[in-house]
Amino acid sequence: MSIDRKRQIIEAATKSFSLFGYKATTMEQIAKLANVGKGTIYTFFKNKEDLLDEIISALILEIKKEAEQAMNPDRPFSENVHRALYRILEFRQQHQLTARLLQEVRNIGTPAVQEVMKKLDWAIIDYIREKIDIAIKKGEIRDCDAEITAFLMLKTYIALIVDWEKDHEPLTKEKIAQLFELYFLKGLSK
Amino acid sequence: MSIDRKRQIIEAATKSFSLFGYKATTMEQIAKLANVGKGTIYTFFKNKEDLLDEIISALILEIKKEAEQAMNPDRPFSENVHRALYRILEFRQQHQLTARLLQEVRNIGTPAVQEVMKKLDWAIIDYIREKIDIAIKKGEIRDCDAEITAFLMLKTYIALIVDWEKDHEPLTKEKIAQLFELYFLKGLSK
DNA sequence: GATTGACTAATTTGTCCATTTAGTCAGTTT
DNA sequence: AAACTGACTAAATGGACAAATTAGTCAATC
Repeated sequence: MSIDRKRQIIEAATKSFSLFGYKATTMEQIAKLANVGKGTIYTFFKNKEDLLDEIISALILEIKKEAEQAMNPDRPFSENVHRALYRILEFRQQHQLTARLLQEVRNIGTPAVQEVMKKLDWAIIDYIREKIDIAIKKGEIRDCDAEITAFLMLKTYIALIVDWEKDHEPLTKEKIAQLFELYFLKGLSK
Repeated sequence: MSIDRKRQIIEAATKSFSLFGYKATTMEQIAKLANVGKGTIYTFFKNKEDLLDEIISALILEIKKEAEQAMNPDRPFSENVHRALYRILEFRQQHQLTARLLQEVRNIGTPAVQEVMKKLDWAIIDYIREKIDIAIKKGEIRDCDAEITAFLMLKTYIALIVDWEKDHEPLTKEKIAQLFELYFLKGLSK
């Protein structure tokens, strides 16, 4: 019974955060939506921030699953890392909750949301880092600092997908894959 | 005489913007510092934003000069582009005015300042783009979209110098040069 | 003709007070 | 007694209004 209530609360909170954002969602609203008393929320979660944190932790697992699905063990590292990163960032922008929270960080800068989105970014970096470590072990790519590489790969993708569009025509998925291949794998040297 | 007054105003404004930021600087303050009447400022500049814009335009020239000095025509492209970008970002962070304005964008997000810092970034990208175009013509590097490459190079440097430090030990200048060489020039492929 | 600073309209800041809200806890339900 | 609740409180937020500040103008002055 109590497990179910926790799920009800998480679902209600996710829905409300997705629709109105973190700041504009009140604990009473969540309680009403979840058909529980406000106090009940606090038996499962330390506070509002903790509730958001648990939701994001679950989302991180979901994102990893998405990325895993996008990859194909028969294809080379370069292709898989592109597919994984592209799928992750696509998910991040299309998923209602993350899209809303990204917007909230841009427009209001709610500290709790900023923190949790940073956690999400580092989870992505850590996930890519694992893939890079495997590729290095398998001899698919040069030896390099896997964490910095993963960090730069994410930054590069965000730059190409999000930042470039602010001043230019968006780049196609193929173009991005091609650019990524050129800079990260082949290098500019002749 | 009037040329001199314009210089006085620019110097006063630069000093005040550097010390207090754009928003916290009043036109009256600038006039007092420059020993002119407030109205005189408006004979040289359309408005406060235009005054900041002229200062940044001059700064862009200064930054290009800095970059030019950091480079050595006898050395290869890879080394020069690193030297140029490193010097530019070092300048951007150490120069009183740019450091203050970058802080103002982060903390307050003053629109006029945001705009002008974006202009600065694109001037840097355009400068690097020219260097890349030359390197391509000379056959020093592969053919590639020079603008996107310059854009990604700046993003990469900012990521390594500014963003990485937020969660990790800062990277040394040598390490950054080495990472840049690895990712942009050599590529990860074996 | 160049320069000025008092002036104005508009924005920003400060100060209330009313409302809202996160989190608690005494009491109710199961 | 264990789980649950919603009235309650202290703190934060928001709105309304006045006071202060400021960007930009322009008639008077140099």
